[in-house]
Amino acid sequence: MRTRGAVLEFSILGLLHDSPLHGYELRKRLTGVLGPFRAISYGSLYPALKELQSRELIAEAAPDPQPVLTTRRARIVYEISAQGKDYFDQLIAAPGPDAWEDEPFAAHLAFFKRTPADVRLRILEGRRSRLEQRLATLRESFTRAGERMDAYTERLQEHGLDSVEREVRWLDELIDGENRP
Amino acid sequence: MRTRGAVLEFSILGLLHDSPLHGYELRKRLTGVLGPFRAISYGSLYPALKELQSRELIAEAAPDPQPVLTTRRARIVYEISAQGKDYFDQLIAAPGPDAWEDEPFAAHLAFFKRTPADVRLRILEGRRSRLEQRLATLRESFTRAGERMDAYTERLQEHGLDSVEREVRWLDELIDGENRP
DNA sequence: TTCGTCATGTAATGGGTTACATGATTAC
DNA sequence: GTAATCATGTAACCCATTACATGACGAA
Repeated sequence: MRTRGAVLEFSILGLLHDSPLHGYELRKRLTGVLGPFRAISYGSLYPALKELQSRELIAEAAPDPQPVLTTRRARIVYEISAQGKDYFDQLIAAPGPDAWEDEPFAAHLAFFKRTPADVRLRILEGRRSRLEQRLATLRESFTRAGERMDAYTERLQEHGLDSVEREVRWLDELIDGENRP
Repeated sequence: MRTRGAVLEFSILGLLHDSPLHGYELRKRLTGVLGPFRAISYGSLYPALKELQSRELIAEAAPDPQPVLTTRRARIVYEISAQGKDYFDQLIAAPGPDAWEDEPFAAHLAFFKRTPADVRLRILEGRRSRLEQRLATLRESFTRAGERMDAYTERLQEHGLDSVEREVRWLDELIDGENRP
């Protein structure tokens, strides 16, 4: 039980880096980071928080001294620790080899403002070549299986190709923006 | 251990409905059905075949009487059974409530040629309203969190919105094609 | 008084991947 | 002879979800 959801951990640390939060609120913010279609469940979130705490990367914040006059159920507010900050800065500066995949990429992008400029560019270009690779695969399967492909499958593949091409163009704009600020 | 990967099963049955195949070849075709980014692993495929066999929805085909002159390692060719065909026809005619999700939708589309016209339309329109729902969520999160969104996140959300809008238009074309053949 | 939302948590389950094991055949 | 591809399979693990349990508060 070494690593528990690398992307999830990364995102939690990134959000707590900004401000202390309790689980319920954290979940809403995570939805913003990971995209609205990949809302994390509490069954994932709370255990993840427990584990980060046990590794002393986050800690329970001191309970509010003057309770905001009947807060609902006792909330557990977590804040990032010094080690946690170090660890996050380390992660953000040295993206893993999977940083080009869909979800890790989205998570990295969410914290781009705090990412060193050179790393930003490396991530964007890594993502770009990942997409080029997909395009190659798609185009190949297009020509290879072109004979026995029915009309519906063909439309689907066309649309897939189109989407990836558009993402490449979108990336190019971002890369362009990095190169001349 | 009742159901083992509904989408995977559905796709296997659909492919074997066309012609008997062995696992290795099946995997390649599955990549075509589920999309090139979601290649199934053998660790999923072979157990799934075993289970379909145990439920007598597929069966090992009789070994080639005149072996094609040194076929490689003994291949196990599976063919769909009568029950298997019935089951598949049932699945294809009564799509589940998750048929609008990304992967089930792709799988259904792959076998659209053999899907009754009214069911085709229902699936396409179900998918469409699923996407509209996503658009609503996206637009809402756009306006709600608009203040504290940095430039990078904003670009990402814009691109996401754009992609979904394009898929809706693509679907509209398909629906249009269904309505006047 | 009942419903919606806030709030935290656990156990069971699901649906896959990775790594490993095995081995034949073809192309260089 | 050695690398790539064909071919099948298992065990260990991973990362998440669902369903459940618990409970308080505000609004209709």
